[in-house]
Amino acid sequence: MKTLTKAEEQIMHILWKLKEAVVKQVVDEFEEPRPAYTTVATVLKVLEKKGFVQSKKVGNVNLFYAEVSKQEYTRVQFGSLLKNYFNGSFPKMATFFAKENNLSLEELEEIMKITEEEIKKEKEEKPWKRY
Amino acid sequence: MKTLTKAEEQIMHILWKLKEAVVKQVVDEFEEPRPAYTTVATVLKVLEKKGFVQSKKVGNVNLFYAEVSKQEYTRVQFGSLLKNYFNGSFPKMATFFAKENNLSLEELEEIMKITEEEIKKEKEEKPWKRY
DNA sequence: TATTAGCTACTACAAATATAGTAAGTAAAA
DNA sequence: TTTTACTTACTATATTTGTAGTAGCTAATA
Repeated sequence: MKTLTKAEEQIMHILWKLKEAVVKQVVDEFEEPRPAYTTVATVLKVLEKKGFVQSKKVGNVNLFYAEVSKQEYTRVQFGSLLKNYFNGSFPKMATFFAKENNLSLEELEEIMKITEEEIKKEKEEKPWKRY
Repeated sequence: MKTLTKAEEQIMHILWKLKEAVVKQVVDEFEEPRPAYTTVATVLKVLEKKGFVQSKKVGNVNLFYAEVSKQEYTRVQFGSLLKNYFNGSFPKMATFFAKENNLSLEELEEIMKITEEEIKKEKEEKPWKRY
């Protein structure tokens, strides 16, 4: 999968959030100063060519929606960060996080408890899946 | 801090690994097909202008070394991934990792034990620091 | 010492990215 | 029904990125 440029990524985040949107809606999600309508339209076109979004004509407008899910793209990003900066080791990443935030072992365990909760929660929602 | 482009990042990884290097050494770290010597030299110049590397003249050659540490840059990258893809929540990230790798809770705990080991190891090396 | 190998500085240029304008169509509002 | 508001398709342009050539210097070597 190709990777997103800055401008493209911003727009993908908006699309992921809105699920589907016409150009104007995307523009409106930007903070001032907003990019020009046509700028957004152009980037969406590019994203479509790259296969990151799809569009369908609804009346006379194009409705855009993400073709590559946030999940999928997260996987790529996460994977390359893990590989390039932590030797592919999650423990190294967790350690880094702990150091960054100046966490004690106890605090880290606390964080892990929260993680377990998250997983259990997911489990209740999708009990068929193995986490 | 500005962010690195692909080509720049590759070279930074090499510099971080070598600690310091002349252009040729950097070129030699590449797999075939290697980029041209001058390509690497140019990118190093750009990196210098951007403040990511420094160089000192040794004899008639320029010796380059990273000005921004891998640590520092990792912080930026990690931070933005966490923020943009996991709502700034490390537990969410850990959960994602667990799901990605189809880990059970027990396996995740195993990972966390390894993490604790990592931290203890660091602690022995730098006992004055609080993790 | 004439040649060769390696280095730096400077320049060049194609491709990708970021940004937006214009023309022309549709549809709603005044 | 004229005007206004949107929309799309196409085109344009500045900037950044990726890649490398050339000229000229220095040092090793034949």
